[in-house]
Amino acid sequence: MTTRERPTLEAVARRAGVSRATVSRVVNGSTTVAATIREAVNRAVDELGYVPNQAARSLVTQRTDSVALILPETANRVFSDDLFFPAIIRGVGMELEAADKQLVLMMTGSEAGHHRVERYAVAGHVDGVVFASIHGADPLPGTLARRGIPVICSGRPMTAEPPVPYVDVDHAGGVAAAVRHLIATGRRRIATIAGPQDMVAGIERLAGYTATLRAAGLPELVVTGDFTRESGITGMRALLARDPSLDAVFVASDLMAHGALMALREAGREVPADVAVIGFDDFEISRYSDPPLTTVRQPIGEMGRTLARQMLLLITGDEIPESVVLPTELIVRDSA
Amino acid sequence: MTTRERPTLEAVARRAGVSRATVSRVVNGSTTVAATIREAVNRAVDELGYVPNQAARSLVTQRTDSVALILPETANRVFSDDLFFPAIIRGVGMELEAADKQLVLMMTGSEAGHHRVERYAVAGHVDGVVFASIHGADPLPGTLARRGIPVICSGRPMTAEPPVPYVDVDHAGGVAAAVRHLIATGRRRIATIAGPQDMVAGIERLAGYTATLRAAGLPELVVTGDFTRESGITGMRALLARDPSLDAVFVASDLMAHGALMALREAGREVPADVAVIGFDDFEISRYSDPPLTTVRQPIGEMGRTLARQMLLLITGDEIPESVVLPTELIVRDSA
DNA sequence: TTGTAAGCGTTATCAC
DNA sequence: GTGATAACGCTTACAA
Repeated sequence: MTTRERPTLEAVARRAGVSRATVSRVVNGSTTVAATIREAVNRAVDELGYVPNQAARSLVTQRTDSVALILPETANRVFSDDLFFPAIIRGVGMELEAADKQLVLMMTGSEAGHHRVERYAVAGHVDGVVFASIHGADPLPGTLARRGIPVICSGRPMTAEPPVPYVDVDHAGGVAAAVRHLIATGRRRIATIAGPQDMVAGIERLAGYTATLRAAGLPELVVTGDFTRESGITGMRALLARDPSLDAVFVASDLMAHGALMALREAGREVPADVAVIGFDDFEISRYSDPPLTTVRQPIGEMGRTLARQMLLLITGDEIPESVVLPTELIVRDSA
Repeated sequence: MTTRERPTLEAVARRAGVSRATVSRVVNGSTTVAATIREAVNRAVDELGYVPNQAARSLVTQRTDSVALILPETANRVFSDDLFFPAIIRGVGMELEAADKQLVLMMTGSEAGHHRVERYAVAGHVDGVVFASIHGADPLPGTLARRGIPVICSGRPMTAEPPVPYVDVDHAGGVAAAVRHLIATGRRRIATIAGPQDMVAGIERLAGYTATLRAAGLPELVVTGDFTRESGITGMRALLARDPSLDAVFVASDLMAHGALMALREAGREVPADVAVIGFDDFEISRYSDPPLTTVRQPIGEMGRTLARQMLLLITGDEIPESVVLPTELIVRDSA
């Protein structure tokens, strides 16, 4: 159980009959090494099972080849029943893996968590920090950026000082497409269950709803949820109480949309005959709801991959645009 | 964007007018430092914004204070629509966080992925490795353990050489409770949709089904799925074709159970009147299926926390039992 | 092309 | 109690 003695560069060098520097060159793929020597070194490496000590390497190179992904643990969305964060993790992870970088996952939320992340990043444990979601006006991204640490956010940060690059999806465009679809299919009393108003995703989806409805001269009807199924249920009940004659509802997340579907059934309304429902996310599960959910697809995996790609550019010192916005798409199924 | 010059121990020492050794003592909470000096050092630390360099520290302490969690990326369960891995991640993450350790997430699957994990661990980048799931007779846990690296597995490994400690749930017990519940409520033609037979979870749940049914002298009817909803749909269709008179089905995962529910509705069978259905997992979503799903709850979050706890013990050199088995519990809702 | 040697920023072992 | 000083294992000028 005790850590077995591990061979060092020195040991490999002795065995191969060369200097440490030469071994280092071979291990790091330098081309300026004679073929015969390279072979001898590689043989010694294999025989000894040598693997470079990462700490020693980092100490001199100032790089760790790993990237932190920060999840706001407080968010209801995290791991409850929501596949947003898992999909982000997967996307970021795959792209980093392709670049041979490691993913360090950190959850924050508490004040203490914030400090841990800051210390961790400043201690040089990672080459950069990716924020999977920003709550309110979180100062952490800015703090780290000011410290000279590469930072990128998923979703436009609500703080501007200093500006931190971000990747986001076209919330407003997707919502507009959804609401226009409802209008085009004859709906006139279109309500919405909005997302939390301390997150850009919640804010922008509501803004898209409001703008499109105003442009069409139709009345607005808004309740707010927190992206959970439970809040979709209560939100839908509230809407029905406020306006029993509503004939459509745009729901700012698929999970809330499923809640809305349940509340509508409970109230004896047919979907889509009496009330049309459109969600936002396009999770796998929405293909299987009853009825299958019409929804705005956002490319979450692609978002994760893009986040990672931008981070890699940042690390290598390349310039990147302050924002990348990915398209959304209306997926029409049976609920609207 | 360039990394700002970071203060070192040396700088703090100069500012506080003491030696590096003393600063190190203060930073590491040694008690053998005079109060006045400690204060002076702490002031200097704050003023300079000093944070210890992790690489330098690891180099000498041989510890990294981080732990790797390995996900088998090939598994259909990972991030598809399944909340098993997210729940494990969350459990492990929270417990490690409480111990001030970091979680490094790695996905494997490909041959290359295996090598990456091995190199990474051997390079001393982490203090230990937690496997979130084992596929078939994966040699990696044993390989790492032989290298002297602390290893623990979620689910009993199918290889025994060398024995690697694990945490698992009582699959057989949970399944037995489920099947006995079906028998007690008058079901006699009880089928099963089993999980993949290259994973211990799949194997043991099937074994539990078989054993209980044999003990009761009832016939067996088995098809195999891969834990996905889609395989639950096709599995249920196959069962119905094989024995149209079946009156119950135990399904080895909630996701497959939802698929089964859909296939049953499609076939015009009422649940539970015509066919009783019991799942395994107790995901949040199963409370909301139609009808709400009777299922065997396995404490996934607790499993993640236990994995982390055992790993922490391993790292500190404590003895741990070769296995910890957590209880499962039958949750009766409306589907059976 | 290869070797020598100087760090990288800590911690830990000694004396004092 | 505090301070020198020697590791820790590697990369990288600079020499040869």
